[in-house]
Amino acid sequence: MNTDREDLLDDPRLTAVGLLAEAYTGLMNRLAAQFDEHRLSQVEFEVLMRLARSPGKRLRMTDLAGQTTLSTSGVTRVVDRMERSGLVCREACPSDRRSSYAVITEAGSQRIAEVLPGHLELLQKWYVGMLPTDQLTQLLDSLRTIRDAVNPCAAAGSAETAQPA
Amino acid sequence: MNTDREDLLDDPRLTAVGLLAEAYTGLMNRLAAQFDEHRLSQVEFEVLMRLARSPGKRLRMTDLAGQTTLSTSGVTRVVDRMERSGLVCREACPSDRRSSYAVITEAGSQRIAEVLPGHLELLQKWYVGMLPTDQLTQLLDSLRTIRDAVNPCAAAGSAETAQPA
DNA sequence: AGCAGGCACTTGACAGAGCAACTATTGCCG
DNA sequence: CGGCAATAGTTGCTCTGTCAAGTGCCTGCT
Repeated sequence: MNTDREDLLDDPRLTAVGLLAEAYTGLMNRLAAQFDEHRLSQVEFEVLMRLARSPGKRLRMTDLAGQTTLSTSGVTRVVDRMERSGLVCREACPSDRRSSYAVITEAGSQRIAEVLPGHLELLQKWYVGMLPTDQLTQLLDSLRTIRDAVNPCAAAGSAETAQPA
Repeated sequence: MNTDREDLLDDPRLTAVGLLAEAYTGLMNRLAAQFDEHRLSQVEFEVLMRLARSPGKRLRMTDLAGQTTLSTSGVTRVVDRMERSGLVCREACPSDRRSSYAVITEAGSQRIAEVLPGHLELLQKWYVGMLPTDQLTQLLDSLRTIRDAVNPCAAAGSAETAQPA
């Protein structure tokens, strides 16, 4: 009598989203171990990366929030912590006294330089290296399609724009 | 003089992982709105799904932890909350008095039945429906490859095994 | 049998993140 | 110019989840 319900539970779309979730979270778990070694959290790593790639090695708090998965108050707190550990510092925005910049410090840049080589190796080993080149290209294409639909903001501004060289 | 560092920051592998992250988190954000409407969190939804799909509509706490992103203490707390709201209940394991089962209740099953149709629509709209069939197949293939490498446990036992019907 | 070690689960203390409320600026509109 | 809505950031409260320690139960070894 429950066949309707049962059928829904076996929908292939659920398998599809499960696969995406497991691949993503599984990969993140692999990466986490290395972050731990370097006393960085995933969020901190992302903050450092975003800052390092931005002009002037700085970003307004709000923009940083927009580029990460954090709310603005989340950014306030991460930057608090990272400022305490010397990886970033705040700087006043000369043109708008409400705003402030988060700026990556020399220590922050060094920390990234320490972590990145191992990080890239892990990505190679558990992600991009798992697939032949053309299949990887295809995968990234598909992901980009989904990303653009689901998160249109990310398409503008970020490294993505620099991509079609 | 910093060219070494700069080069690392532009590595295409970083773009690749960024794409995966943005696609995944973006999709999850789209789904979150619907969960809210039904007073369910993402984790609660996953717990209900796992239980609903398991034989006897039940799972030992530890197994539930293994199938989700939660630690065992995390599972204890989610099940606490869900038991309070009547979606699941605990049952003693007859063969091992250390273990207990989380069992989905009728209310829990109903809740899932309410949420699933809309959930599947959203998946259609923002994920599987974005890609032509063969490209989707290819995507799932690639994701499965990565998932199997990165999270070998998930390959056994779960819905994945039931897949090749 | 009896105990040593391991396992399943729970609990206490704590960290990270979000929302909503608050402060300080800014800039628009009369 | 004066006031008011909107914006940038921070802070208080709360929720969720982890880790480490604790409890009770099981199992293998002697």
